[in-house]
Amino acid sequence: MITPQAIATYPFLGELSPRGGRLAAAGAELRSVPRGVRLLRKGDRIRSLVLVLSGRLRVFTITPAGDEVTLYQLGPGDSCPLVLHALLEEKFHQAWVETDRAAKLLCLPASLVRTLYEDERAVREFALQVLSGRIVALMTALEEVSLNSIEQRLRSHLLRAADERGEIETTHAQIAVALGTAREVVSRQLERLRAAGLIRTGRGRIVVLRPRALA
Amino acid sequence: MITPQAIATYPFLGELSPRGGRLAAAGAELRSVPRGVRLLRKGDRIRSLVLVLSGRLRVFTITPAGDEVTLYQLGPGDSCPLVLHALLEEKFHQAWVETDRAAKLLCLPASLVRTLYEDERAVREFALQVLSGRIVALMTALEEVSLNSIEQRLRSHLLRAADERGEIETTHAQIAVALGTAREVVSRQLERLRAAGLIRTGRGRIVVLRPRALA
DNA sequence: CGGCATCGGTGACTTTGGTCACGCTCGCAT
DNA sequence: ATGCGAGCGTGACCAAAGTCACCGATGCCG
Repeated sequence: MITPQAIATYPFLGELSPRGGRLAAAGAELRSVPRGVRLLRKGDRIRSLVLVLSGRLRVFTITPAGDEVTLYQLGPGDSCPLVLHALLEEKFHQAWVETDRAAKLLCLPASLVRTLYEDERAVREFALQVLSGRIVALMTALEEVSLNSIEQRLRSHLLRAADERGEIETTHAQIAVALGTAREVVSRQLERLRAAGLIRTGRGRIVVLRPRALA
Repeated sequence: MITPQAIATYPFLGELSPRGGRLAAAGAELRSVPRGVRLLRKGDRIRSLVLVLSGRLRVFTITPAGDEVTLYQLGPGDSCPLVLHALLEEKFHQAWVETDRAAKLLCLPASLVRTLYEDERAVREFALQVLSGRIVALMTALEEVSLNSIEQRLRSHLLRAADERGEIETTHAQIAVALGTAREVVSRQLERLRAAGLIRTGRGRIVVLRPRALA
């Protein structure tokens, strides 16, 4: 089912031909997923294209040694370029994906996406924009990792992770994993930010008080 | 002029419609560029799509502080996804590009590329593959930077930079810039690799002796 | 209420890699 | 030959951040 909400988030769904629209409506599946669920593993064969209607996904890799690197996050309107890559080239998926917050997802089966990609200009446009847009995000991440100190990276992580009210439900350990560092380091840095009055901390909870100053 | 060499390197050039082929042949320009030339700067408006026939380009960003980060390299058959992004979305270019070795380039003017992109299926396919393929490369780079020690990054840099005979014409300082570190660090690491018998060093020159062991 | 797991704070130490300050040597031009 | 600049080698030092060990606080659940 293609809801108005879905079209609002992914305009290309509304630009399909009548036939394409019917196909999409018939094949699409709406899923509600709680937080912390692992949706894809490295090496999985992609079975459907995931569109994010609400919530957020985190895309990351895990090394042989068990360290994680967050590659990027996907919010409403985004789509995973890796999934597209895997779908269109029929390769295996190269990273892990899990829900960062509870999320509503619209899943389009792989075969359907391939058909639509061939026939529908709007889908091709969408694919192109997903891919080229994500490249910019990846570059930014690369720049950030290789140039910035842990403190700066933590700051931008907090800003990204905060909801509208500046609140974040997470533990120090989770942040450490996302940044690829150790919990103690995160704790110490948070303590410094707290002392500077930029955030408030609590068990499993951080509140960003002065987002501008944090940036 | 579209040479057979160009078609061999970029098959899509041979798959154009007769009309598209004529347009491309009329608009394409062949350039030979020596090593170390800066082709694009951040913020430039893209004037043409660059296809690499031989040699290699390096794509990187520079921070306000003057540090560089190498994003990726482009060899024959590759094309710059950022350029494509900028071209198709009519944005500004987000990174610097310079020749890593002397290179032969085929340049297609921006307006031509946009026309071909609309009309030619082969060009759309090419664009998609450039973008999705490069995403994988960027992810690998991100993983490498955030997980590996300088020594490991240096090792893979040497492997990538070496020609068929394992030779590299570069200075320690250049490597340092490419890896975003200091010359002294590179010198020390190279000394260790040399002591281990993996490479031979000379003024402005490094020879990879045992590529397998280096990896 | 008591037990227990999760979460977070802290001090001490190590490692990595960046910085500073030299000084040497090779190749080239005058 | 002399001088000079680019490239390289090296030791001493410093700062950031990862590691280890440990403990206290919190909250949940039987």
